[in-house]
Amino acid sequence: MKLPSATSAITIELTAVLVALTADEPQVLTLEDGALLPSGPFESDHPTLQTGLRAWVEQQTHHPLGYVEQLYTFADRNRAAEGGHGLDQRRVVSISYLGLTRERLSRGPRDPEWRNWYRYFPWEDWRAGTAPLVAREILPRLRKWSDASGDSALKRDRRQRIEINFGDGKKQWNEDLVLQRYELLYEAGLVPEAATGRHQVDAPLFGMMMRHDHRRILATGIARLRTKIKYRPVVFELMPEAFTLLQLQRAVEALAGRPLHKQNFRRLIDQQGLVEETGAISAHTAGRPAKLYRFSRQVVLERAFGGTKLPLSRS
Amino acid sequence: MKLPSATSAITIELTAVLVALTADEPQVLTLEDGALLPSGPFESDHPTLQTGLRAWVEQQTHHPLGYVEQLYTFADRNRAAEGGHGLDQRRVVSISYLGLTRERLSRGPRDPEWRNWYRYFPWEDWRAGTAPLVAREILPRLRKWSDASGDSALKRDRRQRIEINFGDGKKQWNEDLVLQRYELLYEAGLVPEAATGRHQVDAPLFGMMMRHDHRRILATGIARLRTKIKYRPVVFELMPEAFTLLQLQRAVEALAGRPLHKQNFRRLIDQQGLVEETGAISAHTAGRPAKLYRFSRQVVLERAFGGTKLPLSRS
DNA sequence: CACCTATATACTCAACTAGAGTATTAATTA
DNA sequence: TAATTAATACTCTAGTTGAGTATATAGGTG
Repeated sequence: MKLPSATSAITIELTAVLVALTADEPQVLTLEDGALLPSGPFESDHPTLQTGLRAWVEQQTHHPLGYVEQLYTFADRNRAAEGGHGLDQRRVVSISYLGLTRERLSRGPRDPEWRNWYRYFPWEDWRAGTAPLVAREILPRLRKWSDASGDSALKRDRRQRIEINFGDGKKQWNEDLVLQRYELLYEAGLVPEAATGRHQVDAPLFGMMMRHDHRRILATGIARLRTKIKYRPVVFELMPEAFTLLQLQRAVEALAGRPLHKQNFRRLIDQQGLVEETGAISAHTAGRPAKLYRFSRQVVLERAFGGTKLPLSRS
Repeated sequence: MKLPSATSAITIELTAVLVALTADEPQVLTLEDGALLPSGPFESDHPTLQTGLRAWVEQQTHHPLGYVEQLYTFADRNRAAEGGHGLDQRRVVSISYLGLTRERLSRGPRDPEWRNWYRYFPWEDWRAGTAPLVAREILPRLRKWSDASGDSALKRDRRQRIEINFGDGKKQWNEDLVLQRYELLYEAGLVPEAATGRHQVDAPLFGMMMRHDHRRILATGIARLRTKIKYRPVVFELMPEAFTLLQLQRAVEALAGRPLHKQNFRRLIDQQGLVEETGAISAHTAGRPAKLYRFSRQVVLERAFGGTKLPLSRS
């Protein structure tokens, strides 16, 4: 180990939000009992940041990386520094990435472990209708928080943010605001920024915590993916080679956290010509067997518009 | 000057795409005769990257920074390194930002200088209808380039990219694809990655060049801004305190590079309740005087949906 | 076998949106 | 006064979106 030079050295850290789908559930790859996202230093012998990230996620998790997209870069003093090295002058610049893959780690329950992302953000899952957590637990506390602010301008501002983010009143729920909702809950004191020890990772009511700011990075990744599926056909990065249209719908629903209208979803899919029949038919457990489809690559390598909008459903 | 230690040191460089509007034209702040964007190192005594950027843009350009948004981070070997220090092992991580401001530098023509961004990307201005440069100069060359590729799969792929990005055939023009178009022109050899000397900055036909990868960063900034105005009311960051609706329309047109339908633009604006009358009326040069409006801040501090979509017009 | 269940698939419908166009009004300037 | 420039008020039509109804096709169960 070498000591950093007298002038404060800068370290680059790469963090990955690695997403896969298993049994219609969105999974994210974690380390150390779900407390960390895979991350590590950028070695300067790599030609680009992405190759650095790939090399290293694969080495650490034995997991091939498919689609990769950059999320955000920050170097805030008070965010990364939490480990307790009070006098350490090293400056950390943290660059985060979103990665999609169809692979699944076939290991024991130990370290690199896939976790359902709704365990970290239980209020984000509206597939079964209004998440009861929001109405019963979150909204009352947020209202108390906004009412407790003395300044009346501040109070109105808080009320407005609550309404926009959590759909107070009869407003819509916007599934894209994952990060804003997390930040609002943090400001309101319902959710801590980071788990400080190994033992504080579980927080049943408002979701699992993570160390450092990894939970915030995860929120950023989910938000990015949810906006992306609306204009780029990225879902296919997460699907197996052949799939039924219902499977595809369940996949989009899992990511968006909302139920979709089945018939309209199908209309949309074939309007856009994103898929083609394989000829085969699904061997199913129950009900009428469905045709199998595959992603028709030549049509959509870099489709400009349209992607996969969301045919929402009220229910 | 200190030599870097034996282990290769990493430098963080911050680059800003600073945008303003003057006389209905989009302007970007440049240095050294338009060859560079303002940029400089991140000093590790700054608490965050943004404060680093602000401090330093203001010190270098005497210009206050308003709205700021991060663009992209990269550390590619072959991109930043162009200066010729062949053996220099310093690794540069470059973080770019988009900044909006209504201020205008009141100086002589010397160094920090606002330039119309369409001087760098002349093919991006479609306000007066189809840009003749595209039909007459660019498309023929791109077609020659795609036809010259031997492989037929490659040929089809190139044709498809040309069609999507530049609207070959009768397809639509998508104003958001600024970066993809620039990259396509670069691949086709119509545009160089960087100006290598002071004298190669001018390239009348396909726009002015910049040194390093600053022109690519500028493209990224324009693209981001063009997508952003569709769902967030960021135009107002660029407007004076009071303005007429036509001025507002011209501003959006300048950014998007397309003509808008006047009546529909107005319909959209007041549907969304983004502005309110000031009571005053414009002192005009010609024609019927228009009411003056201001951005109604309390309504839209963090509006979730809707922003300002673009009521396009064919003509 | 009749019947039930679960899914696939085909259509229809109404409300809303987006792009376009026409007509009218209100000021300034030649 | 006429010409000009721009603001403002409506209407129209095609397409999109969320929703609902109806029918088809499989496996399983009494």
